[in-house]
Amino acid sequence: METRGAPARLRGTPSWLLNQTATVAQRLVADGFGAAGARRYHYSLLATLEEFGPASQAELGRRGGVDRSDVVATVNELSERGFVLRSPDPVDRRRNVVTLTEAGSAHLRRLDGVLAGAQDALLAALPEHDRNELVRMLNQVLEHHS
Amino acid sequence: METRGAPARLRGTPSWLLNQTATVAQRLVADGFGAAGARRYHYSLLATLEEFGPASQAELGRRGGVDRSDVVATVNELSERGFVLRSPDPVDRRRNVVTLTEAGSAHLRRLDGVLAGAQDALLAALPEHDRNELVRMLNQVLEHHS
DNA sequence: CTCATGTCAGAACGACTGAGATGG
DNA sequence: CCCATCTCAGTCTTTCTGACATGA
Repeated sequence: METRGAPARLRGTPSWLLNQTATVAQRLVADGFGAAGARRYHYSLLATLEEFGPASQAELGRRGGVDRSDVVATVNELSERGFVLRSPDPVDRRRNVVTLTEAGSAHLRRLDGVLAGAQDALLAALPEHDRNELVRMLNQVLEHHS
Repeated sequence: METRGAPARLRGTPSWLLNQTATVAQRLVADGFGAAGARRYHYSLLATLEEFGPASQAELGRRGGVDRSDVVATVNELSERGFVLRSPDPVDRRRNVVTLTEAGSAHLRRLDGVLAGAQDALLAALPEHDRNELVRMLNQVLEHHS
C-alpha cells in the first residue's frame, strides 16, 4: 500500500481514509512487534493459546485466523525460542499439540504492552470519547459485513 | 489480509478493526472496479489526469501516488483501450505526455459512480451523522501521522 | 474409502528496486 | 559529467493453493 499522494476525489473517500489509517496502524504494530523480535502471527498464536489453551496446529490456525500452512512456520519459530512446546498427541498421532510455556506467557505479556502502546500512538490525536466512538463505528461496519 | 477469526484481545483493538474494515473496503472497491474492467491504479491515474491535466508519466506517478514502474503498465492498459493518449513530448524528448481522452473522461465518470456505490455499501450500517464523524476522525488520525 | 492433519513448494498479488537506454 | 525519464526484469513480502504422506 503506497502512502503517498492521491487525487483529491480519492483522498476524501472513507475507503481511502480507512486504508491509509490501517497502513499507519500496521506499521506501528509491525514496528513494535519487530523491535520485540516478533511478528503478527506470533502474537496471534500466542494469544490464541492463552485464550483457548493447548491445541493442535490446525485448530490453532482456525481459532487464530492463521492459515495452517503458515502455522507450521510460526510454530517452528516460536518453539525454537522456547515460547511454545510442540509435542505429538498420544490420542491422535496425526496431531501436534502446541502448548504455551512460561517464557511464552511472559513474551505474550510483553507483546500486549507493545500492542497497547501502538494503539495509543495511533490514536494520540483523538480524545477518549472519540476513540470509543471510532471503535464503536468500526465494529458496527464490520458486523454489517459479516 | 485474512478475514477470519482472531483472539479476543486482538479483535477489540483499533488497529485490528481498522485493518478489517479497510480489507472490506478494499474488496468492495476492487470488486466494483473489476466489474467495470478497471483496477485501482486506473482510477488513480485517470482522476489525476482530470485534476491536473496532461503530464509526463513520471509527474503523473508522483501526483497520483503510483510508482513510476507501475505507471508504465497502467498507461499501457489505459491507452490500449483508448482512455488516455500517450504521445512524445516535443519539448523534452525523454517524456511521454499522457492525455485524458473523451472516452477516458466517460470511463472516469463511470468509475466515480462505482466508487461512490462502494462507499455507500461500506457504510450502509452507519447513519449520516456517524459517517461524517468517522471521516472526520480518520482525517484527524491521518493528519497527526503525516 | 473418506476425511483431517502436518508439511512443503510454489503461485498470486502488490509494492518496490536496479539497471539500461535515451535525452536534457 | 550529472541528472531525469521510460522501460523492463526481477525482488520481497504476505497470503493463499495444491499436493503429498500419514493416520483416524
